[in-house]
Amino acid sequence: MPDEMNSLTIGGLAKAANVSVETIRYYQRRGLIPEPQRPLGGIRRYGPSDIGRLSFVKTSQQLGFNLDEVSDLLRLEDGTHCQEASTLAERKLHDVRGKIEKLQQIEVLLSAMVDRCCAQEGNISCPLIASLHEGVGRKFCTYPSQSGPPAKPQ
Amino acid sequence: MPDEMNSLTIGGLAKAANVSVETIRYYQRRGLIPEPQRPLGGIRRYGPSDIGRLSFVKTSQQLGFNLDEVSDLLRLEDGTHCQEASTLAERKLHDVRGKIEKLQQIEVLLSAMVDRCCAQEGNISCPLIASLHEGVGRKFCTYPSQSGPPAKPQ
DNA sequence: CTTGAAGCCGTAGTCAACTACGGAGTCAAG
DNA sequence: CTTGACTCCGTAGTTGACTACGGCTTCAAG
Repeated sequence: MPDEMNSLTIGGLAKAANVSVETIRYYQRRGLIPEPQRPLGGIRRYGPSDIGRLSFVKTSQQLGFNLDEVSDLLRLEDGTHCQEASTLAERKLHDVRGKIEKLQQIEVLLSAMVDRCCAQEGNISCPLIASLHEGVGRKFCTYPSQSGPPAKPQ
Repeated sequence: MPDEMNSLTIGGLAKAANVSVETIRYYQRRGLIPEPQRPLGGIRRYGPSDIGRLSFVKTSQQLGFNLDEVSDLLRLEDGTHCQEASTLAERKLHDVRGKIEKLQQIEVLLSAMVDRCCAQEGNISCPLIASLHEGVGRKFCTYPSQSGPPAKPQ
């Protein structure tokens, strides 16, 4: 399996990975995917591993990691420091579990609201709106269980 | 309950609702909260209902609605549009459940990697790195099980 | 009556993650 | 050898949700 492996131009890679050419270039600039050296001032060629890398990035993103965090995940790939790698992974795991927890609380609230809304069809005042008004904010404020005051978001 | 009801300046309202003054002004510009007419070219006064409105906005945001969607919700506030409100909430609920699912899948992967990493401490080659190299990217690709083409996000 | 904090206002800047643009260079087909 | 699609590159624009700035006015305390 010689050169056939790296047969894609950037456009082909873009199609294969279902992203835009500009996105690929942007990721290269950010160091998220490697820039293959181009032969004789010519055009770069990409292979299946690049598709894999791109979809790794995209999937990680869909899972709520920002590109800096994806960088971290990808830096695990250098393989030199097992200790650091697992530390990073553990931190991510912690983040992920925190996100799941929050989302599950949101899920409970949302589904309760939807249920109540559907329960009384012909009614005039909507209980979903009511809960957005009254309770939910307070309940949410109790989330940051580790820190002190809610510390206005971003 | 006459004027005492509307006794807050914008700064007081900001503190009461735990947002910044600039955020309130921004919301006013976007029509998310009403601008009280100011007496004699003077200073605007706000009341408890404004605090309520602000926390409505903030809560909705935390539930994953963007400001346009919050606008929608606010327009449904009169309570007569229970149907539409719950449709909106249901869509969000669906989103949230999707996110939870994906995060749980990555949680499994990450924790598996961390476990294997810790299992063999003194080793030279890191199994966590190994799994990142080999399988994960491909596994990740199988995630979008419900929809068709991943349809590049935003 | 002065002073200084707070309000008012419009405009501009920030941040993340792209997306678009324009002017080059390259390459395979005809 | 031309043509037209594609690539390369840097820079600038976009979107969402703010945040900051600067110059002005208002108002309550001293």
